[in-house]
Amino acid sequence: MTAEKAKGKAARSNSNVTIVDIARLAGVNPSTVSRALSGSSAVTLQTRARIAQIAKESGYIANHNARMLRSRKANQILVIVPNIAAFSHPDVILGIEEALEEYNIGVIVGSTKGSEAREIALARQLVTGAADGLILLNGRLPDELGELTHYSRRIVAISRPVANPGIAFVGIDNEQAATEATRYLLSLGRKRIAHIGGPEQSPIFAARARGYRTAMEQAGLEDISDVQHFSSFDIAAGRDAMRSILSRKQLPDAILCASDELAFGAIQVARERGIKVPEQLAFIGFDNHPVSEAFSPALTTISVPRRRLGVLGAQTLLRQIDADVDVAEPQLLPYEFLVRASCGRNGFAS
Amino acid sequence: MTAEKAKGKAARSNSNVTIVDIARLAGVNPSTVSRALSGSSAVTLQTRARIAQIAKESGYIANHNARMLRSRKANQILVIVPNIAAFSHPDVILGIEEALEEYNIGVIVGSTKGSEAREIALARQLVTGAADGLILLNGRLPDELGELTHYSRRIVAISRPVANPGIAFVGIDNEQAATEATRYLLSLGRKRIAHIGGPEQSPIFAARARGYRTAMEQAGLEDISDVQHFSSFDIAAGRDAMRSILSRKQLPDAILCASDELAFGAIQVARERGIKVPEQLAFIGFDNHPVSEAFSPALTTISVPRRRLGVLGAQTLLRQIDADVDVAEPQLLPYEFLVRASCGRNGFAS
DNA sequence: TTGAAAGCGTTACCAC
DNA sequence: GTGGTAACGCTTTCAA
Repeated sequence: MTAEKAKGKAARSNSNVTIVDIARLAGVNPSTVSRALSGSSAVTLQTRARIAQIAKESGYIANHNARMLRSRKANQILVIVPNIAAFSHPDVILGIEEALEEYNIGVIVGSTKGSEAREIALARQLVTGAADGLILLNGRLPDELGELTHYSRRIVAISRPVANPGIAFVGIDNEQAATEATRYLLSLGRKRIAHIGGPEQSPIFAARARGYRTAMEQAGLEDISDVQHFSSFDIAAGRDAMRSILSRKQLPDAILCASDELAFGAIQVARERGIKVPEQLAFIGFDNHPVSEAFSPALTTISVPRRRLGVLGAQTLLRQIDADVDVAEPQLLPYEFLVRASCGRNGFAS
Repeated sequence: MTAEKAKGKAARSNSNVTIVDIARLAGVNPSTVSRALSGSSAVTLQTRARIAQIAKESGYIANHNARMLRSRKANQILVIVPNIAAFSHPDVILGIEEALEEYNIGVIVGSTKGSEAREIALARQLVTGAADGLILLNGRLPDELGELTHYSRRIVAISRPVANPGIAFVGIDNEQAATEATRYLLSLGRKRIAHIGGPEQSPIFAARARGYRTAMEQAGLEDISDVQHFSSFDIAAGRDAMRSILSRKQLPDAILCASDELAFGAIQVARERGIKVPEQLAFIGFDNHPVSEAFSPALTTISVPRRRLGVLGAQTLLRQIDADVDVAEPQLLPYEFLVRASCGRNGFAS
């Protein structure tokens, strides 16, 4: 009987020594062990030390699942990204991890890859209690959660806002940034400025396009402007966009790209066709891709404080959960405009 | 009393409707509901349908934690990456997710960022039962797990092997790839070939350096070869390496870089100094970075089947867990050598 | 085919 | 301060 039980115990997969074992070893009640291990001041310092000692020696590791079940919190938050392979998200995630580390809250990452099924599966993690909160980098609240309004405080959107009201948001002012970049091109004397945009359903790319248009209109140049929207914003889309632009009668003398990757692809094609960058055609990108400085020509771009967005987003989430309040106002962090070689020098037009 | 209880229930955070509620609604026992929901054929098709219906209507969602606690499996595997911001890991993760999706196994990702504490915290997820298995992309078995040999079947290393014996491995033959790349440069008539290596403690970079040396020695060119090892393998390290190379009396006529990023940095500096790439100096990178094709000049490189590595790694892990066997032999997938402009054309020396 | 009951390992509540 | 006990929501025997 005893042998069988021992065998059964050994055969079980995970951490074998439980709080009950510790209790037996220490000659106290399991609840005391629980309290001691969680550092409750209701337990003598002495007993606490003794129990900690025993726990350590016996290699005790708390069972996450049991703890989660009983205490109704997972100590984990879930980050939903559209595509983990996009270079920009990992930096944000790093920031999130950084902010949550000190609270001993783990971060789990799930990418939707555009699949709605996957989105729902991930969203359930919040509902089932596998995660205490949700950080959305995909600009979309999973339908599953749209109705469960009492979850709104457990959700924060970073970079891309979601349409639903009441969801906290942390990002940058994309419209303003695009306006500033366009104005910079204008200040260099460029007049025929095109815009290669990203997917226009995306609020982020819509804002960048808006910013561009604003600057052009204010300069009285709305006629020459040219906005393109692609279903993607990667290098291949940049190549396509450039080919399309090159097929027209009159070329632009500058292009504001909605992402650095779009710019990479566009510049590649332009150079292949013998166009001099930046002399004939200036470029500005968006996002400060790691390669943008090493690229030839080094790419002028807007640097988004991704890491800091992650930190602030995580902090906002914690604040909402702990204090059970809404952070209604969108929080916008400053971006940085990085001037590099791809725009040429001042005085182009003179 | 009843009111208080109801209030308590409402106040509880997560999914409110439980298996017991469904049971009550359906007029059956909770165990029947459990069986029905898991599709057990021991339940009448009729009852099963009815229960499914009720569950759906009431918005029932199974509590992950309770299920995990009882059934002793998490239906989740953990992927440990050194740095989620490195471009290469996400592709592998995508492959892993892809392979596990059909089994309804979730993927959680944790990055160690070189911190041992973080590594241990992540490793515990396996021990506490929060994860059923571990996929290591960091080339290192957390110390925590080194002694727990009975966990070895729940661990698979991808890309970078771990030193510990008995851990399954999936990767490519880096040594062979480096040899092939070097031979290609030799075939173009290049003779003074340098190597910019990554951190030499890393088996992956050590293998690439070895492959380079082998090719050089076999060509009788060991004297002119030049291996450098940096603590990193990013763009900044590439710049540093190139500056160091440029400070010497005699320049190489080709450089094999241990990563595309190293190549990006090195090429940038070389071009800034007026060196013609590839005419004077040819380059080969490693990993087929997304930007490598758009880079100027387009970078010759070795393409690693990252996604497929992820798929195979995940499948291997499942096989080990389900069949409880070891997959002892390292599994090597074929890489692809992509010739682009950065090496120039055949006949350089003639 | 279904019901009853016993746990999984932990924490929370109520006594003492 | 500590012990006892119930409960978290589910799965899984064992009976019926």
